[in-house]
Amino acid sequence: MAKNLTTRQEDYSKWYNDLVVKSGLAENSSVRGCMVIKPHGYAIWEKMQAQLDKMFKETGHQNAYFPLFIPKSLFEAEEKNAKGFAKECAIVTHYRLETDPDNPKKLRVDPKAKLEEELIIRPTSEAIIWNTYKNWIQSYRDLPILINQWANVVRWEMRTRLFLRTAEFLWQEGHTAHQTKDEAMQEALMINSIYAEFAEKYMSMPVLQGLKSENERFAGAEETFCIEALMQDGKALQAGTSHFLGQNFAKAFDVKFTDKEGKLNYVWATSWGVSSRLMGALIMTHSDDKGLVLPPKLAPIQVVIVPIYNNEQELDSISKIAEDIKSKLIKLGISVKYDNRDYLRPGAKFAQHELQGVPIRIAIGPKDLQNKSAEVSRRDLLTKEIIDMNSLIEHVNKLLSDIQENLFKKALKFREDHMSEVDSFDEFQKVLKEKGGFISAHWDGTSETEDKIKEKTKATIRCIPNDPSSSKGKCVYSGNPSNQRVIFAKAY
RNA sequence: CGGGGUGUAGCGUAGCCCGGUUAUCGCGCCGCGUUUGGGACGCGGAGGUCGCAGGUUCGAAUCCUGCCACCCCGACCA
Repeated sequence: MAKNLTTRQEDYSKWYNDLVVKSGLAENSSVRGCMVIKPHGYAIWEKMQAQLDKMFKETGHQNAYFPLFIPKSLFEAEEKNAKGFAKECAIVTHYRLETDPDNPKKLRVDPKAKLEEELIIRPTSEAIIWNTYKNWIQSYRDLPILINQWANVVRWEMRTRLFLRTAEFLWQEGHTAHQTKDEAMQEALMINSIYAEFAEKYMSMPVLQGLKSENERFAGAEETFCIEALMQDGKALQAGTSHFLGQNFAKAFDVKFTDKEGKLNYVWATSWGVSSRLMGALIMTHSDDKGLVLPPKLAPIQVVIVPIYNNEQELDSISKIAEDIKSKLIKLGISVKYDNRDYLRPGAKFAQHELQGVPIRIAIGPKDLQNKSAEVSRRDLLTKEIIDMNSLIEHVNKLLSDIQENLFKKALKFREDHMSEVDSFDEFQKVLKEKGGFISAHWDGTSETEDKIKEKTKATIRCIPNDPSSSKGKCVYSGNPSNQRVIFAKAY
């Protein structure tokens, strides 16, 4: 529905929701605020996971797993972090049910089974992990610790939205410990660039990289680096964050190490994460009126072959060719489905594969049998061409990378068309209202100004780009001196 | 928690104002047959606590009261 994206927000919400459900990615669960990720959606998530996991491991990280429950006393140890998450926690208070004396068919919470100390279901794992690292770290020889975990977390949001904000979601969270401030800072920056590379090369989604303002910073962090993407409705989406935690958690959990000189120091830390929200980002970056558009690198099925036939003999001949194409493509590492379901006509299959975002469709019919050809259609442009059977494999292989690249270019152009530099608050409000997207403007660096702008326009600072070339100027709101332009937008 | 809206088959809906045969239609589903180059057609079939509980009435999807659920907009949201 790309053409209708500037219409009312609720229409876009509905379009998004319908698309997620109809394309078979996910649906709302009967459990409050929770989502069921269906096989098609999960298959995409698995591809994302596999690639990210590979990138983490290539940079020296290892996977581990920590508990779902965090005792309240640990949770509250790092004060800012605890305060930041306090309003959205699910809490376990009891450990047993019993038959309800008033209604034998029902169960009730056994009041005798109250926990002495409540358990918080992790909204993020810094607390439990730093409480563990404390026992793992004594010497500089124990550092760095570079660990990632794939997990679910729970954040009790008031309003939820498939993939973008659900009460429970899937993510990876990295938690690292370092000897020096510089090393930790480098880690946080490196991870942020891994996120950016993943977004751009695999999701074909351009992102802005930068720092968060104090208002938007992770609770408990000294600095938060982020990648920010722009959705087709002109709203920004935070796609990943990487935090330099300073020594905050080390101090809160008393994690010290002895350095080479025999001196005791607090450890420096980072944490970083991306979540199943990336699925939402993927959907809202590329999809159109006909359904999902998936970049080939993340599409569970990259090529679908559809036979068109008038009788059994024709089907047999086509199937032979299709199976041959399929095995040749699979040898190249391409995932292929031969869709020979006999209860759907070709048109219905075409529509279905378009809805599900399969990047390339090959149709083979009687004409192709005769001409030794196939009809190849690409999902991103919805164009078709007849390809000679001899060059088909090569063509398809190349087309996949073309599509991957084209999706990125298209999304990048959209972002560039929706990046506005403004120098007055009137202009700021006008652009935000009429065009949306990212707004590059001078800001005086204060929380007060950011709050005021948010109050008046609902736009927030999405990131402070690392752009040494940016000139000094005057704050678009207060008129006070500003060192550089920052990026504002309305955000999800 | 405020403002608005909606609850009728798996999905989307008509009927409700003005009470009255067996609750409408489309999609989807099942069976048989014919079909197959962009969402097929014919015939047959299955599927309903009309959100729940009371009340009014000879009679309630329809009127009244209470409750519940969901959606959207806010508040909230690293």
